[in-house]
Amino acid sequence: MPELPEVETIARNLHPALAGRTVRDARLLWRNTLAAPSPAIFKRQVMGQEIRGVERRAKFIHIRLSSTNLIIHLRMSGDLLAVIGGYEPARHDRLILDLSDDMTLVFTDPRKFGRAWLVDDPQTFFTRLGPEPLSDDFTPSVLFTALQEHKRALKPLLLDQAFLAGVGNIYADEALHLAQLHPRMPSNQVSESQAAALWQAVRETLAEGIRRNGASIDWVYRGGQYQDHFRVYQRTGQPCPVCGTPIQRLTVGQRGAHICPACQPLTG
DNA sequence: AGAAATACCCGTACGC
DNA sequence: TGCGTACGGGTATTTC
Repeated sequence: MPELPEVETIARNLHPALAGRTVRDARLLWRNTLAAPSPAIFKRQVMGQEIRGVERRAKFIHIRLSSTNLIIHLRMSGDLLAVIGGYEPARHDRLILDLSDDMTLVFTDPRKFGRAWLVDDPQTFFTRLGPEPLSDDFTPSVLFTALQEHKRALKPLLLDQAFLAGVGNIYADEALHLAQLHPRMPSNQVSESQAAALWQAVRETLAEGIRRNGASIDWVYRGGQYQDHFRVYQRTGQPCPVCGTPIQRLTVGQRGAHICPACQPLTG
């Protein structure tokens, strides 16, 4: 599932494979994948462009071309493949870029949730996003202040990309358990020390996800191992790794949430 | 205005 | 066995 750790890993791995190559052809195989211009405009705008670099912002993969920017969001089931030496399109392929020196970049996505954009100005595209949780300017006091400015339940707020960029459902559950906070706790009731614990937990959880090359759920597997180390996510009924109490599944903000009822009581 | 609900997708796992 | 249905992921859009 494409939360920040997998996107981080994919962008990191793609950069050396793609940087310096030129786009020879662009095939859009499912119209809705491209959220911005028409397929014809898209093809015209990327043909002949050189890939200058592959970067990440929030959960978006940013492919910097010589005079435009291809931005890709994998959503849940999307994947990016860099294939050497000829490629035959497969069932779920959505976008294929034929590159120089026999390299093919494939955006494949069984559930058709993934999206791609072609934008002139990545800064403008990314303006609505909140801070990067792993950056130096995201501090405990920044988080505490931001939490005070809302009175939403903690978990939907963590998932709001305008509040904090890059945390998805798995990492929200894992971080809240690590910080011993209830997903329904109103954000403005979080104390300064609890905010510091949450800050630490979000960063630790994402760092572990990156270290383990991301998490996979359902049948979608991209090589990551973090799914073997979940504390609460999709572990309903299994013992809490801290205290042994059975993990419970709740619905918070229309989403599944997994908690230890002993470690994460809802107080006040 | 801010927050909550809904729409978008489909492979899988269930119940009957 | 086959059919119908619920589920889940993240975000843009709509509604409250």
